Amino acid sequence: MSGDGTVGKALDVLDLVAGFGHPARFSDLLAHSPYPKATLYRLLQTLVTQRMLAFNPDRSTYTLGLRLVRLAHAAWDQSALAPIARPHLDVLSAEVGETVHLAQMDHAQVLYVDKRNARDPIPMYSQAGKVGPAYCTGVGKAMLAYLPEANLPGILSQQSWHAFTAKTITSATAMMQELTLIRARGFAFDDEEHEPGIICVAVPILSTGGAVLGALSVTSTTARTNLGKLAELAPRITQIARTIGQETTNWRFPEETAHPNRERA
Amino acid sequence: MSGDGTVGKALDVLDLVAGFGHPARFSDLLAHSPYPKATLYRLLQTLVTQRMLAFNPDRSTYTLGLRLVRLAHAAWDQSALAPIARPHLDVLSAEVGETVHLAQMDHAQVLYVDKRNARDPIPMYSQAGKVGPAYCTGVGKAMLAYLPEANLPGILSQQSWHAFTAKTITSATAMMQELTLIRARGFAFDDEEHEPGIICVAVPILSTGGAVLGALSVTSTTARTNLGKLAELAPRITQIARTIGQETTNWRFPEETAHPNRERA
DNA sequence: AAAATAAGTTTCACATATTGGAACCTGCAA
DNA sequence: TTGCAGGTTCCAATATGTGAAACTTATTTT
Repeated sequence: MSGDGTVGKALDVLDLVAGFGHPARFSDLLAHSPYPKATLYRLLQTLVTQRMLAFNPDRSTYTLGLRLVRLAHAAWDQSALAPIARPHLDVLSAEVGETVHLAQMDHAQVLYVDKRNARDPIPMYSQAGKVGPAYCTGVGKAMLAYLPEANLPGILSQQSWHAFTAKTITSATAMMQELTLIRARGFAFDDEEHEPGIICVAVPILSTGGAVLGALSVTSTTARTNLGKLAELAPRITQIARTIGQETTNWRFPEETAHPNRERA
Repeated sequence: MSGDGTVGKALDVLDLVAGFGHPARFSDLLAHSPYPKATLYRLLQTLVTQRMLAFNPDRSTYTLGLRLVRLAHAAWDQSALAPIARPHLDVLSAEVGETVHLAQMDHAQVLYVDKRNARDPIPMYSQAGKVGPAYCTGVGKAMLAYLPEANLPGILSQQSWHAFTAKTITSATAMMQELTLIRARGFAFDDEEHEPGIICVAVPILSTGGAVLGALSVTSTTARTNLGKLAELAPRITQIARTIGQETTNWRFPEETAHPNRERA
């Protein structure tokens, strides 16, 4: 598959372990891996000594390792968008009192990188970090609409176009029309296209150069509101998204000199 | 070094990029990497195609990739301790109104996996994920005290014993005494051993079998309180830690059958 | 504008790490 | 004892990775 040399294979194994929602045994992994027993065994060993995986000798199971958590912390922290956007998410969340999502494109999918929930703010790890489809979510469509046209065919061809609901857009051509509409309007809706009863408004977050950095959305239910009312929030959301976009663009590393790299033990 | 074949080198490079707090150029990385130009170049390319790193062609810089964020989500989510402990951290945080830390041992260091801050609860990624020394933090000492004796010499020999403050414990022998004291008392203090003015109480989180799962601490400042007052919190913290330990132990995977692995696109 | 320098990329003969079939250990059940 | 499944190790064949050096851009300097 994606196998780019040994590293690619090792990372595949990492994904495999991550895919199980629980500690996995060697034989579980073997059954779901394309690699022969000895090869998988060695890959696992390597990952364990690298502390990307942890091996529990009592139960002889593999789980994801703490080095991953450390790397991930760094990943989130130095992604330009998420840390900058956070205070703005707080503001928006407080103002609208509805679920707020921050997402980025990952491959051809949507990756939720942060989230706010009205009543009790849910710490991000729990809910963010998940991936979702691009073609039937508000944030996905908002980003697609502002992507360079050259990239679109490639990305659209990777969508699964599964009809989650009767309103799901299920073809690239229909999507192209929708995207034109979104560009004209400046924001995107999700009109129960992914889950029945769930609707949202989403706006893209653009760099000052116009590049898509991510998307911001406010989600609610048809029981509580409707698209018309959500649309009224769009100017405010757009304003916040523009601020985030500008701050992120400006946060362009003013040529550090010192090397703040971790010292080796 | 840690170099376990190609995978080890690739992960070293990943750490290197993570070590910079900002997007890094090829030459920056080259200057701080033990690998020759061509080798580093290829490793970077591999990591980029694997989406563990992202390359920005405009500025020709490398940053950590989104695949890492996804993996990290899974890592945190299926680590037995952190998700189970979260609601308890919320409770403790609300009760004591001080900073609360949840930590685990990583190698011979302390990894903070979750955190609560009194005023505005800070979502974990931002502040947690950091590593700290074991020998001069409350959580570190609490865990050391309950580790199997056989593991102790190895771990203690890896401590740097840097005297952050005048009160820092700076030798393995002194630490052994301190650990005996901690076991007798059932909880650990950090008496300004890491940062002046910062004090904390910490208790270990143990499985019902007695294995160290992590540690829980409440941190404050000498300006606001003192060790005596912090000690009064110990019974409550211990109680919560015991609950977390029990729940974590009980949450022992009841032999799943189906394979809930992510489908490949 | 030309020359000099630096930054990034590719090449290729060579060394090494990876491969995976098969043999080999366990522990456990019949 | 035998059988068997999960797990671990071997080792020759070979695919992969290596890195000095050559080569292309960019970016200065003269």
